[in-house]
Amino acid sequence: MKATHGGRARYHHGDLRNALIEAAIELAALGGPEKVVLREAARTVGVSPTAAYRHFGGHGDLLEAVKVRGQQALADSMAEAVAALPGLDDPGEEAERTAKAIGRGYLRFALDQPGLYRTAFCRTPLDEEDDFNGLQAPDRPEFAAFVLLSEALDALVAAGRMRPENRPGAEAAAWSSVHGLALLILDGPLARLPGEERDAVIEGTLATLVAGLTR
Amino acid sequence: MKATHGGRARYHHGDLRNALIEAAIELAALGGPEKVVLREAARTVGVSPTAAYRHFGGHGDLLEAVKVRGQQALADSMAEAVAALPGLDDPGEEAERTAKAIGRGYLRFALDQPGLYRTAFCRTPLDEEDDFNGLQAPDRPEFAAFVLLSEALDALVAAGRMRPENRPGAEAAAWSSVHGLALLILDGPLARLPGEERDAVIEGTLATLVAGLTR
DNA sequence: GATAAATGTTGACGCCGTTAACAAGAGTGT
DNA sequence: ACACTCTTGTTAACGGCGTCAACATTTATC
Repeated sequence: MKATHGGRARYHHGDLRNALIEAAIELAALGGPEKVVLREAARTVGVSPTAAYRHFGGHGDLLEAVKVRGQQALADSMAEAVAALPGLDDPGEEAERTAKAIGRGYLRFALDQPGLYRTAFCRTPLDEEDDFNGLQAPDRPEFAAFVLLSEALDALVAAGRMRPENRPGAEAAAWSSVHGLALLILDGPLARLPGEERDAVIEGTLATLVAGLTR
Repeated sequence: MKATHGGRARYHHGDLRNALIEAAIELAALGGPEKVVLREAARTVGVSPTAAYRHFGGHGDLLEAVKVRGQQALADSMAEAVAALPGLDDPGEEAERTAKAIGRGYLRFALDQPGLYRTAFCRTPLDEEDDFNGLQAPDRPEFAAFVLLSEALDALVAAGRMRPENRPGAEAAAWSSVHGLALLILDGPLARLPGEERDAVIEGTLATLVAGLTR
């Protein structure tokens, strides 16, 4: 007799798994991955801690679920930034602006939702498992971000702005730049930059990156 | 009567603070910041958990100390990579190679000592304090890395390889690239790259970065 | 409607960080 | 040499965490 729905209390929650994930997401959004505590999520939902074990292997699984959601939200932010872009006549110019827009969408999410962003890239027990059994993690849709980025880089090549021989590994270079910048701003030595300078640094980094890609 | 020194047991340890830090560093090296647990460090040293509170405000302080050591070790790795470089006649070429060497030294440390590297950039209670009182963290020698990088970039300008108007913010762009790459390889989507491809990605990213800086 | 499966609950365990109260050495002045 | 004090250890205890085992309740199935 804990959760209520339509005014009626009920023993079975009905959608406890998602409710716990929602609660955990809220925690992650507020304080990052280390604030995702199973008991607190259960408390929020109004359920006993052990109830979570009917839906998750344990704390690690719950965190993993939040992580995936964070990755999805990140990809959404990037897609949104691209979608908001006007079409251009010059395909080269359009490809470059698209690439930068992706970077901005990425950074916007990281800075707007630092807790979720950190969680999206946090180390998870699952990661280490994969290390041991040598598996790939191929079918994760969570890194849709990666696909978006790849397309943008392909467009750069197609538009003749990027030399095909520089194409391999370009995702890594691009992602590294924005990811590193985001973390340096969130947790690192760039943490206490005034907003104005911060924007300048972001634009500068994106400019350097695109210049390097289109070398 | 716990610690012994020269075969003689003694009540007072003599250098407990450092001993705890050493133990904590070992933990961090093995499993990253979340493995730094005060009680375990005390256990290793052979002392009661609460003894640590004579030397640290608490767990956060201990972690902070490990973090600083990690940052110093990182800077050392970079400096070492630079020192190992042969002098060249062409100052432009030398400046570029120095920049890349710094990047390689950075990445080498990150990949050789993932636990310490993560700890060097982990979020610490101290960070949030700073957020609140708006203080800068100016006099930290830990980011000697930053100084090294700045000098390398200045050299690029001095040698005429980098346009002065691109100099501001260049540290951010450079650091972001290598930092992001390190984390993507350690925890992110580049985690399970075969060693060979990994090296290629690293070289490619450094090439893109330098190309962007010397645009 | 009985029986099984799914989904909750309570209680307990060990580990963590942390605090309070106490004890043992080390240092110092007479 | 001795008493006093400060420093640096100790034990005992608290609450919070993740987790497991055992039990209870609701829902699904024949």
